[in-house]
Amino acid sequence: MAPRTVTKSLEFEMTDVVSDLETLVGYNMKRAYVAIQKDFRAALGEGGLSPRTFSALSLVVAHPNISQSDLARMLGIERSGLVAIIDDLEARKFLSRTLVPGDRRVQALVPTKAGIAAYGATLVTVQAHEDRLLADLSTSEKDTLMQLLMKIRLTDRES
Amino acid sequence: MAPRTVTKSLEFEMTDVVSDLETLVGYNMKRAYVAIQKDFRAALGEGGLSPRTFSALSLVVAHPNISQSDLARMLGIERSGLVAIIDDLEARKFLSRTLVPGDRRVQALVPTKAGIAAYGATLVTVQAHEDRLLADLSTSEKDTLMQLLMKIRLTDRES
DNA sequence: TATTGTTATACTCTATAACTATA
DNA sequence: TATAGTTATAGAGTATAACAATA
Repeated sequence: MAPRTVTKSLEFEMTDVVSDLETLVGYNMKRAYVAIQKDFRAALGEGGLSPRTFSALSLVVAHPNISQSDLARMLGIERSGLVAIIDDLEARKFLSRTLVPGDRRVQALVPTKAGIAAYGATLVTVQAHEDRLLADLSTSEKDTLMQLLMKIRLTDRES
Repeated sequence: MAPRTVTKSLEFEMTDVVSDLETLVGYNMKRAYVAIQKDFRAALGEGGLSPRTFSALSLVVAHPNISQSDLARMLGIERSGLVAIIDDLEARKFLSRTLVPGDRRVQALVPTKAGIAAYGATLVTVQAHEDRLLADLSTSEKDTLMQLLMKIRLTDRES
């Protein structure tokens, strides 16, 4: 058995540079994703919006009257999975399901004033969380990261 | 309601540049992570190792005789969550739980010859999947991405 | 026939708490 | 008291399949 170190920083060195995993984008992406997600939840606190619920609210505010089917497509999830998210936002009175004249299958998602206000405030909190978490990255590093993540994300379309 | 486009590429433009979400690292990280994970599973196929099982095997091969507690620490998950992963790898005969003389609480994880061979072959497949998925990124872009992901990942330590 | 929203259901990943056997 | 491995359990997040209402 390898001896375990005592201090945080030494333990860090021991447990981190450790195998081929370190050279794989997927593994590092997962660890970084988990770190951001965890910090997001901590920043928004108990009772705050989850990342996916925040994302849905963002799109409803940007696209009032969007349908659930279109929203699910934008988020890259199934229609069925969106129901609980919209239930949550409706329970918070951040949006309402509204009947659309002309097609009675659709229920347009309309953000409330409270929803728009809550979204604005939450966005500020989220941006602060990202600024804090990414403080070690320069502005140009952040730009590069975004650009590369988008490039990878787009490959998912070609399936 | 916004009119829906017909072709894939037009739909793409419509559903993608859409809100503040595009400016958030967390959202883009999630989408990129999902894309990589999906491609990883497709590359390894039905019955192939899952990303987390592959990660565990990688560390066991790199650190023969590691304990489950130390492995869980390295992977950033709980001991209890590792049990099913090790059960899976043991069922595949890729490793064995071995009693350690001197401390009968510990069961050292020892990779089998088959496990080492399977790991080597799988690593090649995984690297091919990443090369394919990241073909649009230059070598220096890939290096930058890895470096930035590691920087973000490290912030998770300070909790 | 196709689409929208919905429900039922299941699977993966993860965490917390409690247990046992050791130390 | 503390640690290693384990079990039970629950909670996210996601997907598939089927359904009713509507087009």
